[in-house]
Amino acid sequence: MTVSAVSNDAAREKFKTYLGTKGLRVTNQRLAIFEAAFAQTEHCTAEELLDHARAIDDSVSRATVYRTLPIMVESALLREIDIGKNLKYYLPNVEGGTEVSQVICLDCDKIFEINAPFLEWYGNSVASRVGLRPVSQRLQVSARCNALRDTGVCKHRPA
Amino acid sequence: MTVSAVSNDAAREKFKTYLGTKGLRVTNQRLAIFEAAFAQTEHCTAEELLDHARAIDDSVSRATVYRTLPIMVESALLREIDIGKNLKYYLPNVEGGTEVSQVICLDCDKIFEINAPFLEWYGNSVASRVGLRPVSQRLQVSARCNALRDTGVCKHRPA
DNA sequence: TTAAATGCAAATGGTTTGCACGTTC
DNA sequence: GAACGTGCAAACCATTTGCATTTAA
Repeated sequence: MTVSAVSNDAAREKFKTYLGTKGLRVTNQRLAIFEAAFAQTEHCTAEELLDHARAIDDSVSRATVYRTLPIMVESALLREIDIGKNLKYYLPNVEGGTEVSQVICLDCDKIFEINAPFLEWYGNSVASRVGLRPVSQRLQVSARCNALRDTGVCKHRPA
Repeated sequence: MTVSAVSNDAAREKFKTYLGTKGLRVTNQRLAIFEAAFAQTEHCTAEELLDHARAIDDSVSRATVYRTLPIMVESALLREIDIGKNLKYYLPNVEGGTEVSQVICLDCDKIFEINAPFLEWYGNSVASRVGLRPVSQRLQVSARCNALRDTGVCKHRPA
């Protein structure tokens, strides 16, 4: 608890600094969205962040969420994850965000983050072969739950 | 030319057989969509396939394209590629479709297909660690064009 | 014959945008 | 008080769907 609070403080300062640097303003709405995002432990959607941000400051609108999330992604505070559904997921970007892969459970929609330190190397190696320089890479495995198949129950799936 | 014609013939038979197996009908529209898809050399969208299919049979509708593409994907005739834009790309599935990665040029939107034989192994290794069994995997590198940066021109990008 | 397929147009749903009003420096 | 930010509602846009009609088997 204390640790994450400290870490959030640092991130909040980073956010404010980033806004200042870009000539953007520190508003209550942006701070509420920040708090909502950094209170999450799971990947969450813009809509979920809207709900949580409104619990903090009920003046936050959907539009402002959608306008603020890209800023937080650009500042490397959040990572944006697209798993090929018609929506995007967000999560606090703790470290080495480009060297992570996702395992996506098709049964319960849970997203597991997995270290994949070779990703950066792979991107460089493969992009240079076609005359490009890598900007980002993603590695995602879609999978099904063994427990659900065998026992009919998955601890990640709501009953 | 002859080779690809032969190969398309085989694919077309496979398509018809698949339809028959599933109790689905072989219609002119579905065949036109098949021809359109297998005439492509690049990744293309549903809308582009609609245009090309209409050039073959002008009775093909958008709805039928969107209904037919999933069938062709399920029958492993086409691969569906989602690069995190709000649309999907399709291309004929020649072989080993699950062991391929994409390098996506952010400057010209060209998609390069790259062999990545370790992908299947990686999926198994990582999914089993969280109690899942892999269904599919994707590895994508987004990159920028060196030629465009250095010379202002990219052979893939229309002038 | 009859279940399946089609075209059309309307609906969907996450995201974006135009605009008038607020807020900030 | 000029510029930036905001909420609202409408717009967007790839895709999906309901329904009346057509068609393959």
